[in-house]
Amino acid sequence: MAHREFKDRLYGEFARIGKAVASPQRLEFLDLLAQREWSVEELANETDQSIANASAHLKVLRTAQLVETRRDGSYIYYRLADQNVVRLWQAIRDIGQERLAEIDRIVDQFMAGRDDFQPVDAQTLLNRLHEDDVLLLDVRPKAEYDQGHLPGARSVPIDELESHLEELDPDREIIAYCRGPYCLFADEAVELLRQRGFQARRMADGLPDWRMAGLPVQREGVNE
Amino acid sequence: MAHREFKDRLYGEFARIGKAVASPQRLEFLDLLAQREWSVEELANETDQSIANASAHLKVLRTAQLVETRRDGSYIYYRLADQNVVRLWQAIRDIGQERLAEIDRIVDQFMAGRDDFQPVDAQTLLNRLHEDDVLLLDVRPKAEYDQGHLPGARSVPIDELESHLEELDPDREIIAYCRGPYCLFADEAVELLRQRGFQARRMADGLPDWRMAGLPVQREGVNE
DNA sequence: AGACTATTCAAAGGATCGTTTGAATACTGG
DNA sequence: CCAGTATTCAAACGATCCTTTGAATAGTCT
Repeated sequence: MAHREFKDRLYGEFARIGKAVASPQRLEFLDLLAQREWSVEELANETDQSIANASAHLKVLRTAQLVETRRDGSYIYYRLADQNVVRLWQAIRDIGQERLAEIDRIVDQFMAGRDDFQPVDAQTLLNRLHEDDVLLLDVRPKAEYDQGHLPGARSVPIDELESHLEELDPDREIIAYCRGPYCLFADEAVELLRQRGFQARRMADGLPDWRMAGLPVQREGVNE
Repeated sequence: MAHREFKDRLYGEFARIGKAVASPQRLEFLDLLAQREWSVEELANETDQSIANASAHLKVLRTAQLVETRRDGSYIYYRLADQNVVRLWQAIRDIGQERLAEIDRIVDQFMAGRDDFQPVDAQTLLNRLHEDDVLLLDVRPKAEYDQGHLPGARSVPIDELESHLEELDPDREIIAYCRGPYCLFADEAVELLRQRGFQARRMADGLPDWRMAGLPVQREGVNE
């Protein structure tokens, strides 16, 4: 085969990106980084690993150019380098969801009764946003809401949901969303809300998917 | 962090897909499998590796459910399991192209003068297909053409191009395409054609990208 | 059924990766 | 300039991955 050196070097470079997504820890980072920027320490805490180890994984992601950094005060914040990285993570997620039976089993075990939550897809939801009968709840931590959220969504982090129940209009259907299709916050929110007599469902995906679909994202009152 | 077991198992599963794309050899396989189905032996020959080794890599791809097999006679043919696998490969390719400086360098070295070939993108080409002033040349091996090609394209494998030059209309602009943006066949075709006085350019991407864009693909005279 | 052959398996080596530990670095903020 | 701290580095270990080799398997075809 001619041009072998060209191909070896070329595919070798692309494989650096493949290697970057070849670890559970790094994929979890990407999922989190799709929500907002995080410091090394925050990521280490959120994912239960040592700071040195988190730093090593981040280095791999940075070498493959999937993430970028900026310094603010004494913290270094990591963010995705590109919306294409979300595309990459979505492609992996979609293949896994569609083809890996083991993922079904895990979801059945830990997101029991998920189908009862009648997940709403983004497009359907967009159409209903103009009607005024639906209340959108962003149940992610506040820091993620602040970096961008669905238009008109209200931030009620899952931990604070119980103490804000009386502020919610019981006549409007509530749709909760969080980080993505495998984020448990929305499931927990729907479960709690239904127990207390609300009509509630979850959105199928999360904010990054909404954004990738080209739908409008709100941030500090300004539309993107 | 609660739900750690859920996340570990879930991201662990997704990482199997990541691991599958973490090797240059397997990425090259995916690029080839996006063109047509191949037997183990064909893939091993095309990529200059031993059959046992190719078989081992294919096993990884199959375990991650990126490829499927069928038997025909005494050969086992591997094919992509899903169009989503092309999406995955495209996402990796796009990130690499946009962000890895080393890839630029490799392309400059081995695809010298590429920009002179004035690559045409798919959408532009689609519009010109209806006019009759352009001749589309599929310079991939015949077997790949047979599994699907651009509407109206003529198959002239790069090895046979020289001996078919006199059959080509010198008054029509020729657009050559092959496997993808990093496939050298189209570059070689354009170079040869221009030397012989033809007006020639290459298409920027390959057939799989054309198909993924939702554009029509022809196969054995039937449109897809 | 038996010869043939494409593919897979098993074992073994060398290389690479993941994690931990403790120290070094680099920047901040006063 | 100095103290403090978030982050990175270096070394070392075990685990995993890649490749080769030779044998085993599982089908086909006569």
